[in-house]
Amino acid sequence: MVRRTRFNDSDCPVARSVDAIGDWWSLLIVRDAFDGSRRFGEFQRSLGVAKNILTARLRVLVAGGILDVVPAADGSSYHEYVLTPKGKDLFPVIVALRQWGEGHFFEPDEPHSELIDRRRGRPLRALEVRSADGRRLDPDDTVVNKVDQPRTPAGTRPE
Amino acid sequence: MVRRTRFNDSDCPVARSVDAIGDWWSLLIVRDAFDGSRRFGEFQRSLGVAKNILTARLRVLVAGGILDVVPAADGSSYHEYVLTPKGKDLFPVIVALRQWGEGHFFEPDEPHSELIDRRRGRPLRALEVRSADGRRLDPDDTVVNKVDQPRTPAGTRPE
DNA sequence: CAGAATCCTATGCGATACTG
DNA sequence: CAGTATCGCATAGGATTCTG
Repeated sequence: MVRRTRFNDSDCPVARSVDAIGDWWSLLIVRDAFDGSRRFGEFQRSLGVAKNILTARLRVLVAGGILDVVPAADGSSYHEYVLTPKGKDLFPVIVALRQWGEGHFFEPDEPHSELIDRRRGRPLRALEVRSADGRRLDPDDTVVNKVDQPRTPAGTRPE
Repeated sequence: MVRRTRFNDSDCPVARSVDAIGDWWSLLIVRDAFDGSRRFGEFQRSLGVAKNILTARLRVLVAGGILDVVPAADGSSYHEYVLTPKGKDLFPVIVALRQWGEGHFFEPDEPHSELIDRRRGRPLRALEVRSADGRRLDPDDTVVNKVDQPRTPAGTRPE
């Protein structure tokens, strides 16, 4: 009955995001879109995914407002797929995944595709989680307010 | 032959990250770990996932060095699952997904679980992608160097 | 409570062939 | 080249039962 594992109804934004993206293919399609891919064939060759899967994923991404379909720039009768503003807002997600991967799955000298600052040609700064007033935050410096407990009653959990 | 869709051999850090995480359940387990869950039952109730799936995912996360198994703090004979440093490095990924979800899948007044700065009790600052020298970067301000083209030959692609 | 062990079904996804 | 249409298998993952 459930089309796939669905998290949509959760009150957690992470769950809804995950649900909206759909699957890993979709995320890699978005990555490719950030990397400049626009055409069906570009995605297909880059990902090596079956064409029917790609078709389905593109459709879902478009329906989800992450990609937009525009007429091909070369005048052909085909489409191009471009990121919507909502899609572009996934930039930090992709960058975060990229940096995590760079840090943990490549040898120091192992070559890998690299996201660079176009202007200076240099790699990006590592993402930093910060408080509203600008302090760097580690995971332990944060807490999650569940929705059923709108605020911590005063004094955190009786640890 | 392929156990699941695998992206492991890619030279793209995003693909390797995605592959290492495994699936959405795993990511939500990590989210819960950041939120303070440690016990099997906590994850299970929070996620509503089948126990065999949870068992399998926990195992993979431990094998992948994202979670660690430690003896239960309450002296029982069970385990607790805690984030390794590598797991904690996923913090920006979770935060990025959270913020994307907050921005696009909730009405302005719709309640949702919220990650807050423990010290001030306030929501976090939005993640910002920055260059090495600190400039804010939009997607269009960046380029990806594929590994087969170690550097852009001088003058970007003939656009 | 924390798992392990089975069983079963829906479906993700790859492969291939067809169309315009 | 950019899809659409079919087929088929592997498996993710849900439900249930059993154990220390």
